[in-house]
Amino acid sequence: MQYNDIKPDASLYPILIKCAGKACGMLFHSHVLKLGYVPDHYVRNAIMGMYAKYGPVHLARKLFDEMCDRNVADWNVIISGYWKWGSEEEANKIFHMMGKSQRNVITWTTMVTGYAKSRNLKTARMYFDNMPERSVVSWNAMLSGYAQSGEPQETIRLFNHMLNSGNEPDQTTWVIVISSCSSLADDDPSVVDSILRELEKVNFQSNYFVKTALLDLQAKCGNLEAARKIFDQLGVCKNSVTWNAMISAYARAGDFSVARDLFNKMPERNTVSWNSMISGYAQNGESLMAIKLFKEMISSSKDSKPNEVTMVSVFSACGHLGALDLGNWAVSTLNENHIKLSISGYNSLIFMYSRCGSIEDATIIFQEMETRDLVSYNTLISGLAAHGHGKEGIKLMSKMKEDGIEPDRITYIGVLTACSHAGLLEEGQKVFQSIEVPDVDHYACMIDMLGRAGKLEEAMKLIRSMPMEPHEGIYGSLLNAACIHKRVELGELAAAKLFKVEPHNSGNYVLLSNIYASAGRWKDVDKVWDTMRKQEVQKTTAWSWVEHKGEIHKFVVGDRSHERSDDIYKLLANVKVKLRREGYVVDKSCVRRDVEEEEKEEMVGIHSEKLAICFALLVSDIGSVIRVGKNLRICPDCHASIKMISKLERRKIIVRDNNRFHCFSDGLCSCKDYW
DNA sequence: TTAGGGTTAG
Repeated sequence: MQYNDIKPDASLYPILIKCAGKACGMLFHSHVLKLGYVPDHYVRNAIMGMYAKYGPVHLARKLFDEMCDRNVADWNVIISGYWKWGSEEEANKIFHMMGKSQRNVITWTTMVTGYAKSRNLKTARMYFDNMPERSVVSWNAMLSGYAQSGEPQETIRLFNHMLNSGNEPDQTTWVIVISSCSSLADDDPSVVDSILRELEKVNFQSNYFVKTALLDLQAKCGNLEAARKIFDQLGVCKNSVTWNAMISAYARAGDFSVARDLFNKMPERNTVSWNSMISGYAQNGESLMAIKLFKEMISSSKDSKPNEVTMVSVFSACGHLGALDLGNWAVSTLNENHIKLSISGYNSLIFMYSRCGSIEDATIIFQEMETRDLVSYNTLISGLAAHGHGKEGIKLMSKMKEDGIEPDRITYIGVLTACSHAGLLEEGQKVFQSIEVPDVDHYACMIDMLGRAGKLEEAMKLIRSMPMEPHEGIYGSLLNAACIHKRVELGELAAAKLFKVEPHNSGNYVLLSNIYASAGRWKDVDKVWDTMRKQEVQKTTAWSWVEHKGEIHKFVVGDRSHERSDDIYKLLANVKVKLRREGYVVDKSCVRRDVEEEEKEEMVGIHSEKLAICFALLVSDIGSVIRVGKNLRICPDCHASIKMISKLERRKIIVRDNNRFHCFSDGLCSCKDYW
């Protein structure tokens, strides 16, 4: 017998077509046409399924239209095909062409899945509720719809309904439910407990999907050990998702040595692995490490391309550093990699630009966005606040209301801060009165605002009228105000409260000591420093930095490790001579009152920010803008703002450090007594 | 024969 004489049985083709890809599927189609197998129900359905899955869907429809004896599977395949190729209208038409009695549970589930995947949850739920009968797949389709649309509460509610109506969840159900619980772990730990109890009740064989979801849930509830136990028990049955879940758990918790170890060991890293590490660094204040790893990712990893999630972490890190050159470089990397941004991506850009001192660029990004959310408004309002643009902050809040977005507590904190920094007391008070239920942070903003304006009695009155217990933010603002306005008794009151709640915060001791120093009460200054020593309060080792040509140069107090250290110290000496000649009074340091400035610096070392500024002066060209420091605030003493910088025509440097923001031109700060 | 499936990064 010749090979050509063998005629495969028609029943083979549905299996062959199902297993084949598109190209082979089309070849089998031509076979069955030649062999005359098309009238066979199963063969026909398989070919239709192939075109519905791989396209073009109109060929599936052609076969469908040519049928004169369609069964329910044929209808279901064509509906599913239309959903797959995004034709909701056609899917809907076919569904309604079917007779009511023709539809089965699969037909209904296909409609539920289609609507759920296109995020039309209302319609999905309508179909789900109208189903004559439901299978576990129908429940999963609806549950997954809620979960994927970020509605974990609704997912859990439906899941409880599922259990109460006597339906048995399968492994898929558990994966959906457990992962929804993970996103509720912070807000509602009781839900997590009840779901875990429910899972224990059923004698259930979990597969590795369920186990990975459980691992993630335990990690997000803060049970790293429990998560690690699941990870270890999975042995070789781990995939990259399991590894990533474990790495991100350690990275989120700031345990970088273990996270990095797993990251290095994992068999195959992907974009999520890199993102887990980078976002872990970025969220735990390790901005430089985040950027370093990002550079490694783009230079070494061919398979793991950065995506929007990567960029959100990188922009955030650049923002926290205030490193505009790095930020601009990150934006160019974004463009080179053709990464499209969603609203949250744009929001992170607004954050980055405003934290890097460029509120203009932040505003441009905001204006260019097609759609904005609450976070977009809040980020720009906070940026405007930090830059002292009070009126613009208030205006933007009005605009968001016009756009149908209601302000939340963060919006009000932003606007109140904006008013406070811009000295808009009256406007700020109006905003405060408009808040329905102000919380303790809103009160803190008001205390700050009144305090800066010198209305300390009013501030005290407001504290006494508060419906809740004042927290450290309230007394911190009061202490700050007492320091600005040299009010010893109020400073003592605020400091006493703060020493109780945060006895190891060195900043409070320093402020109180400064208040005493400004009143010439040197004995009290010494007392404060004694208390600090007795309480073993460590002054936080601050470091300052300068971003120059994409490199970060770090300095700590008395630093002599920098390669240009000699030049820096020489320049510092020259600046001081220059300042003295111009009659500036130097340093208000309270270390000791009976020694000269040079001696004090000998004792404690030159402040890190002075070293950073001198380095910036050394390397900057005329007209360049160099950014130094870590916190973007308006200098409380000189109220320097970005606007002043644009007025300076010669060498311009913006300096941010120790919560201050100073403008320098040829070595002179607009805040006279800085040096 | 036809439906889903699903875990990790912001």
